Amino acid sequence: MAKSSEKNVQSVKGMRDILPEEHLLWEKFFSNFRELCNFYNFRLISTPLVEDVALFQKSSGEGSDVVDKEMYMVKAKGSSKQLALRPEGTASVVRAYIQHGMKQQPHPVKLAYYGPFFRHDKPQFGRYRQFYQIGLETFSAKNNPLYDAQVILAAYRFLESLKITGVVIQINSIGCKACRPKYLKELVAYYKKHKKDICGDCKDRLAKNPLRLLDCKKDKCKEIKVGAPMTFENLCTECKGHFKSVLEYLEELQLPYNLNHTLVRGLDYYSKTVFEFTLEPVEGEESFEGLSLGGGGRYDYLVEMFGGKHTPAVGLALGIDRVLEVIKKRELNIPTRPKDKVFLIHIGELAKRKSLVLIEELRKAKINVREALGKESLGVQLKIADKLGVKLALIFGQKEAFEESIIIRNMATGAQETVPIRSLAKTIKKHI
RNA sequence: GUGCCUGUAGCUCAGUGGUAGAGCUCCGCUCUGUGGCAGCGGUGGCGCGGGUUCAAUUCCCGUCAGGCACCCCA
Repeated sequence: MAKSSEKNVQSVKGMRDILPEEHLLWEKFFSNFRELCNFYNFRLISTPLVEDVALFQKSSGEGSDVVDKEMYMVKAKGSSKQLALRPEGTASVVRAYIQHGMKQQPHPVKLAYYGPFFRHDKPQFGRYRQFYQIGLETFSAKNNPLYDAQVILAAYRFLESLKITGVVIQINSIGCKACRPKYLKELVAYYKKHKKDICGDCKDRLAKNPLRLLDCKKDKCKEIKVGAPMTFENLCTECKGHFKSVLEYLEELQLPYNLNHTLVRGLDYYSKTVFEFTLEPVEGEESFEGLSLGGGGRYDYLVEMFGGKHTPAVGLALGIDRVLEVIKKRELNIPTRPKDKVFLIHIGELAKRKSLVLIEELRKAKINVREALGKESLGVQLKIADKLGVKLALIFGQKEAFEESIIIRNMATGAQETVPIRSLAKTIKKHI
């Protein structure tokens, strides 16, 4: 379609079309995901794209950009309720867990989801305003570190199934209700001493979200960071034990992790374990540095925050768009449309009229037939058949239509045989 | 949200202050019952809006979209 003849005929910023060729890759992605869910016993759940805005404000917390600045708001007709396009999945899954009384189900309750999410961010590589995630969540009676390891394992295996190599699990613990406030106090106190030396952004972070201070990439802030109190040293005994145990599981599973003391997460509801999936730089490859394929962590307080019974949980999300970008850039076994094997060529009105019925007959025999019924010339149709790379061309002309026969042509050798239409399906199957 | 760069055909890209071309693709013909090759022809475009100018695709401004960095995150 011409771009200029009409105004505004384009997708809006940060949102794109997924074209047929790319859909093959998405299909593969989803089939691997379903297989994974099946194997690790995560059951699929779908929640609405639109939720009460309070859901996200409460869970993700004020001070997070995702909720404060990037949420798409939706006007609800005839109601004062503020709605939002979901910016992430965990809050909705927790809401559904409570709403449908899943606490009555045998635990752990393991749920999986996929679908689009919305954040009004500035688009960049692997960053869209409508983006797609898959997610895994595990609700359990106790905050067993085994489940932390298991969601990480599942996600890692999933990336492995897509042939993505060099995945490293960045992992940290940010403590619990008991130890985090104390740690934050120390952190803030430390940074206050250096306030005049840190960047403007960090001054903001100091007030709003001190954990993120550890994330700053500015050189002068990095220097200061070296002396900052680290999360790990300030964990309470329980958190320390939990974290140690998670790491032991990862080692047992031989998963490559990197103890990253500065890893913190953008959403407020996390406690204890937090992690992200990143890629090791590869020689000769455009770096995916800083690109997180996914992340997650433990959120032991979220269920009770929404009025449910205290239920520890751990979960993660992977960015589908990002994973697929990596696959495309690395040119990893990108699926192509399976080659069609049979092409029907018609000549003349009678044959054309009978063609649709003939194709239906073959469909019943599970034979996929392609055609170009809009064309008339035999030569052109053969050319198309050739371009499609089919194995057999069926030539159906005036004479054949009248005699209820058809010519089967082997496209590679040019050998032809005439068979009665009655036995066509059988003969085709012999050839392919 | 901030800064820098980019925008010519479906795709990859030339080019110019006097309204544009190539390769590939697509469609047709040579070839109306036999494809791969080749030849010929055709469709189709200066992102949008405004300004400067006799004249703007070209210069300027705005806008939209894309890319990169920051920010943030998946």
